[in-house]
Amino acid sequence: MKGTDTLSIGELAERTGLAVSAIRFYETKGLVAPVRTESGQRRFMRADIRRLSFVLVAQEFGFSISEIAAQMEKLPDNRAPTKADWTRMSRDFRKHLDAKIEGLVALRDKLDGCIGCGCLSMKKCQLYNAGDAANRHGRGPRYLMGDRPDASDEL
Amino acid sequence: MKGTDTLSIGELAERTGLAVSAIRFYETKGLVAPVRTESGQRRFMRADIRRLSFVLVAQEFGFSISEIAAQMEKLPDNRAPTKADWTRMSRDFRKHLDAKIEGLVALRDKLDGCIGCGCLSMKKCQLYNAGDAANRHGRGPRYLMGDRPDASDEL
DNA sequence: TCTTGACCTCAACTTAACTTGAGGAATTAT
DNA sequence: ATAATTCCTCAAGTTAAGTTGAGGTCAAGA
Repeated sequence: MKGTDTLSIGELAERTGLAVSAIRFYETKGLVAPVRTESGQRRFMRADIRRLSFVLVAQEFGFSISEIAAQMEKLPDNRAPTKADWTRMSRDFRKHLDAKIEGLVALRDKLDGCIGCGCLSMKKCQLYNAGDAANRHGRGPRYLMGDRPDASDEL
Repeated sequence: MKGTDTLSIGELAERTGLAVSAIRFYETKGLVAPVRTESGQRRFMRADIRRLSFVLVAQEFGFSISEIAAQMEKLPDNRAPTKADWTRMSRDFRKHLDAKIEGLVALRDKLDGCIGCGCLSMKKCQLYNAGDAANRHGRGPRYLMGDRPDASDEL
């Protein structure tokens, strides 16, 4: 459908750089919710380009799809998000980014001060204590210290 | 073997907070290389606590196991790493950390300036252009734009 | 009109990073 | 000495995030 205000999945793929299969997959995860034509083809809003761009950026930051989905629930479902919608949502998201970045910077600095320190008493080594269960989330050994799959805490 | 200078896998697990199974798995990936007793049990050096702590921290930064393995190859294999070994290696690693952090900060700032901008012309939206194939590595759609599995570039 | 390219669904495969379990041997504790 | 732990290997299961392919429908250009 060239020249319409809606996009076919192929057009959306081209605009975002995503594979068509990835977009379908994202739909199953609730990241986009296209309408269907009579014949069952997906029609996307132009705003979905932005939604998917956001997904890509958030992934770059290491957020999982379910975390991103949780974040995006703050955008309206039925109408195209307005500038105000995006602003409110991104203000909230920015907190998570800041926290993530701060965590990484702190970790880098600990690494800096500690990794070359040669201390063999691991008791008080900052690096040794940096990888606490509290910090660790999203990567590393999955079922660590009672951190079981059902511990559902989105973001 | 309590009171020896080597550690059993269980002791190492306790010291690092890792599951025993995870340590065995890491061995298959070359992250640790324990020796064996006559009867076949693994014996770890105390320095392996540090190696594994490093692994945990690096994972926290979003590095994959093979990337970490590549990085750790700069440590000596047979003797326990000295302070100098760790320093040299971590100096090198720090470059990657800095790059990663800078990338995230830049992305956050773009997000900041862009996500609420309301521009519908995606052509020149910074956010839209931020998720380029160049930036994207490690997460997101895997086989994107010729970024095929055989493109072996460690770290 | 007809055919070629875009779409559709659904099931199965892939990779990373581990975990779980079965079946058995070696240590440690009582 | 015997029971309870810990350890071993190897195969198979798990989750996330997609990809691939088969079999079939729909639409847009020559």
